[in-house]
Amino acid sequence: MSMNREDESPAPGHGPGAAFLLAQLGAHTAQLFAQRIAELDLTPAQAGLLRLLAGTPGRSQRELADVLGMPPSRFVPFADELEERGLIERRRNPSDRRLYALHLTDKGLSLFAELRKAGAAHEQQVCQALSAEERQQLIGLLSRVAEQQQLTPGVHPGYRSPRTDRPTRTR
Amino acid sequence: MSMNREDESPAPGHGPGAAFLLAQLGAHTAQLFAQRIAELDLTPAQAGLLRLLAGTPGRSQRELADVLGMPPSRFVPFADELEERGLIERRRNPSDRRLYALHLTDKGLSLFAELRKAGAAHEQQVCQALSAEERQQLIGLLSRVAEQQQLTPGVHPGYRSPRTDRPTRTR
DNA sequence: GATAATGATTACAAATCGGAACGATTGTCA
DNA sequence: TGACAATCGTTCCGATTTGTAATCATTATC
Repeated sequence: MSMNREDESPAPGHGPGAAFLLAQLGAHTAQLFAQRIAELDLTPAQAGLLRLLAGTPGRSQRELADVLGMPPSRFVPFADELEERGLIERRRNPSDRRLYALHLTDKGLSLFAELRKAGAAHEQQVCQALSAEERQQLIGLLSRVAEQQQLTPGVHPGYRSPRTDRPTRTR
Repeated sequence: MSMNREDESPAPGHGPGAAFLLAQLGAHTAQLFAQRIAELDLTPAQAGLLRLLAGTPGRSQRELADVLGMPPSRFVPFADELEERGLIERRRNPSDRRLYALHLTDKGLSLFAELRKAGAAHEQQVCQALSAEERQQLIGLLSRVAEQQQLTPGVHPGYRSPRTDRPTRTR
């Protein structure tokens, strides 16, 4: 199914409910982030993989595809592009030659550093309206909701497919 | 199912930033809502249209497609299905016979009532972790962020990257 | 009254999706 | 040991979804 645009309805009160605001702001936030990292020639999905590898290197493709929520058949070309760009590396696992161990290259690591800067700027852009304490307050509330909803920290279920623009093999 | 993917990076601190939490919870919230209204045989986009028509009847297709963020060419079959199901109605505009005026049928209106119930239950499901005051507090913070970000109340941008963020890949 | 502009629609090509099949490797178990 | 099942990465493929462009009718412009 394709999840798209409009969402929930207002709460019993008059204004929009928290659920709607969350969906609305979530989409907006993701969109801003996508635009920002487009300057680094990265899609949110690609950024996610870099971040995963920066945190836990050496994971298998199957594992990563699982976390990212994409079928292995789609993960392959997805990783291919990043490998061609010299950002990640496929290393054979000596103990089990079936699986690859994915790692960031030096180039990938330095791009990840850029990514963190972009993330910090993004955070600030989104939270402009709030003071430092209010931002912490918001983070606290959101964290509790996220925990109660059993969301894995650092991973989120997908929005819609980004512009995974393939090198467009026109011949 | 839809696609999953990582997003933004953590804030300067250690835990996740507000931006990431917003994106994560936004996606999760939208997903829950989609599941819930699937029982009514509705997608989020369809629910959005019903809600738009309930609030402001008689809008033209072009206008609605614009708000929903889809090209007119996709809006046509989209509206077709809802019309075939007897939920909406295309009425000719006497003053300008180029455009249609879309309205909810009685059946559409009663389904919209169900939709509101689902929305209320959804709100409660999402906010389980919070007390009544905390929920209000959260709504207050989110509303301020939404306003500062100039988000149109009651409408949220689709989960799709805008045309302008295309990562101008080498050809 | 000719021409441009607009709304709804159709046509169409390109991109994307995920499932199924495949070879290579490893685990199981008798 | 030897058969057989399971797993990982990959390719293949059809089905779906996407947006752009052309089309038709109507209305605005001047």
